[in-house]
Amino acid sequence: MSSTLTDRQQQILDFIYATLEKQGVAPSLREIQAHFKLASPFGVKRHVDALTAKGALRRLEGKARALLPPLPPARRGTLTDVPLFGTIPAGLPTAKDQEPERFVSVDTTSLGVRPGASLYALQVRGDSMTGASILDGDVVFLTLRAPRPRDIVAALIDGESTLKRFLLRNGQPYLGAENPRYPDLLPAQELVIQGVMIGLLRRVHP
Amino acid sequence: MSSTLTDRQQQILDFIYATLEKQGVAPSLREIQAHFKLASPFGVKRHVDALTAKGALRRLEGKARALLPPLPPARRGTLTDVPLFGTIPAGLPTAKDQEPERFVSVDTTSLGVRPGASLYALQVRGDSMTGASILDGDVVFLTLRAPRPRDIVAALIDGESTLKRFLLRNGQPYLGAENPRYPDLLPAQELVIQGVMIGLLRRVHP
DNA sequence: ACATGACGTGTACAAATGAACACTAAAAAC
DNA sequence: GTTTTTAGTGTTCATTTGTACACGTCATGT
Repeated sequence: MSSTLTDRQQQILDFIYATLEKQGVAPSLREIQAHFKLASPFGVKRHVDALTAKGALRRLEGKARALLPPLPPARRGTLTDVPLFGTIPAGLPTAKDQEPERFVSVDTTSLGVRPGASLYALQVRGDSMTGASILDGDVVFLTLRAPRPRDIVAALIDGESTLKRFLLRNGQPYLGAENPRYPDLLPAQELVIQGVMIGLLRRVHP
Repeated sequence: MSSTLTDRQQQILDFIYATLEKQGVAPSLREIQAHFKLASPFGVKRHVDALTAKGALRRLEGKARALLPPLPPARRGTLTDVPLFGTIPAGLPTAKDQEPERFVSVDTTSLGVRPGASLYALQVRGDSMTGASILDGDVVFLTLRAPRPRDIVAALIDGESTLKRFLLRNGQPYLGAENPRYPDLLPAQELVIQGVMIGLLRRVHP
């Protein structure tokens, strides 16, 4: 099945992936031909045929630029660019006047959310949630839905969004920190819940 | 710039993304035409033109199937499928699998590694690393390189891989747990370091 | 020497695909 | 009511793109 690729086949495979990466679309056979300064498209076709025969490439026959990685795309996730906000001064984070610092790309299925879900990310500052194993510098993913008890939520407090745990006591919702050095028991009715945490991404020192 | 899309334009945009998702290649104008049971490809072209004019779609003109999301691909990351090997006992050793259970898709740039790096993932079981804010159920990403002091590493102990912190004392490497209830001070020379932790992905209850 | 396979050339053809024009119809905006 | 926008039809043309065949070169192994 997947025998070894020849040098030329590897070069062509690399070029296909490089083009896919760079411009988002696979190259046509003639574009490959031009890149390798060949005089005929037929040689390219034979290489591409060899690559598909060896399982190094997948192809939708007859269709233009239909060169794909051999993994069926159903197994891959959906890469979405999640806007990362440092702090959210006011309003809902989806408002257009908020400029995200940058974007974090994550796979939605790995996070367990459907691709269409409204997602955003916050970078954690401080140590108020170390009790929940959320460290300074971690990136937390949040979505907009109603909080359930014991959810970790981002709430707007004094113009800054802070991570708290959403709790119920005698039917009254309140927010609690996960660090004993921080005050507890904030009445949740007066606060704007900006999102519910659904995931976390930590990047250890590179 | 990005004015509102009409219903029809939204339908066509959805179909383009659905096709991209499903078969990995964008549809041709005539495939869109066939899906919406139109009689002419020209109507489709005008919709696509409108979408690009409104910034909802990007296009490489003249090229076949060159419909892309409006974000330039340079800003997007590289989605790689990281093999997830069963569970890693962070604490008491349990059973270990050879075959990867499944794959986790992550963006390598978000993790701060180059796309070619050899990556694998393990799911944490147990609570021996709660001191490092690594919880039961977390997915840790590891790469193959020499460990530096204070790196968190996966080590092979009694045929099981376990998460420990790599430390130096008097020039002697040893491994320590991050939970006082677990034993410390394992001589690292006799152990095989299987990988160095470079990231963590946590998925909170959906 | 001979066969075999990887690699390339030149030309030709056909299918896939994008682009264009003139015209019509319905809904929305004015 | 009139104009504008949106949506669609039928047809035609040019370009892009995939596929095919016949032939040549070179290295490699038997």
